[in-house]
Amino acid sequence: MNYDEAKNKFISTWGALGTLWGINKAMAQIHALLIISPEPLSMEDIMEELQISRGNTSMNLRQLMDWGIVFKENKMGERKEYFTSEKDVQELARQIAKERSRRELQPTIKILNDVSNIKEDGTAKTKELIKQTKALHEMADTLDIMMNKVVGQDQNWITKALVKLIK
Amino acid sequence: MNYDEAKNKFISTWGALGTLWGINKAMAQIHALLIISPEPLSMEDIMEELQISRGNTSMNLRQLMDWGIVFKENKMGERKEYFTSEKDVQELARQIAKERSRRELQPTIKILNDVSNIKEDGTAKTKELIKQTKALHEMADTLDIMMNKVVGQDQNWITKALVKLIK
DNA sequence: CCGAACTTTCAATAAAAAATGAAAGTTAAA
DNA sequence: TTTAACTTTCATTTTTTATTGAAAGTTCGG
Repeated sequence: MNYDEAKNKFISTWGALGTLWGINKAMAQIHALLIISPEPLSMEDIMEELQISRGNTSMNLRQLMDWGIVFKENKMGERKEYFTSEKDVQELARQIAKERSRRELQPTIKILNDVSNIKEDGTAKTKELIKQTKALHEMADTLDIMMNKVVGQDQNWITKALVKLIK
Repeated sequence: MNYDEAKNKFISTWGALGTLWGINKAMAQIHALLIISPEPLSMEDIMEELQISRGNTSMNLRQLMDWGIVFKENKMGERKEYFTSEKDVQELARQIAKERSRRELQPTIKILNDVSNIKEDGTAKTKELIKQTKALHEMADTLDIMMNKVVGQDQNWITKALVKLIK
């Protein structure tokens, strides 16, 4: 496998994985491209490399910036904007975990809490609803803590220690 | 909030969350319905409750069974099939983690490994590709181990201890 | 076997999501 | 200012994904 084959394989794999996890392909591929690019890339560069339109590129770059994993850069004397990815994989994971927690997990936890606090009326179905939403609430809480605290702890020593321990 | 409101809120929240994580809405909602149902439900029950077609119900039930989190049950003397969800939330998490690892993470790890082993040719772009895919490989490995071993360890004592430790 | 009760499949359709590209918007140098 | 270089927006189109429902398949009691 030569460089170009490897690059394309990486980009398309990343795109496919993203899709499975609810991230659109273009967004995942732009990110893949930036993370392996030693130099910041312009919008033109990205459009050409991935064969996608200007609008698509612009919107997905914005989303990646909203996620806090891609940044604008300016080259001196140039009007054009350039983009880079967060290059530290630990930090990348930390940021993604943080955002998914904030956007998805925390709102869900709130609702699970509301639902699990309805008035017990003695029926089996109400009992089951309360019991299961309580259990899910607890699980989501644990997950939330792990995502926010464990991933990307400084140098990620906890994870490393843990993995060693249980491997 | 009364029982029906709470139930509907739970089901629609679960469906929406599923969608964000690449799971189709019907599948997530069927699962939500089953996990709070004290009794096994028939296909008719599910179709009616969620207002979805027979085919849709059938296909998504199959997928849930493939994931190992929904089971067929027979009531004695009845021809019809009934369905239940895994009710233990720990076990549910364990099973989902195991499947996502098997289906998505492990294939990705393999590809990251292939890509990161291309021949170093001294160029900056090749260096960066190798460096970053190696880092992602390592991260994915860690994640894979955590998903397979930590989540759902018996009684999940490691998670509990860990959460206590870092909370 | 037969037929009724039930489930699965799959071509067709509908719905949702992503992508396009041209017009509108922005910015900064002259 | 003006204008050229560049970016963003968004109505429209395309693509992808999910859903339907009827026909085909299966299973079991008699």
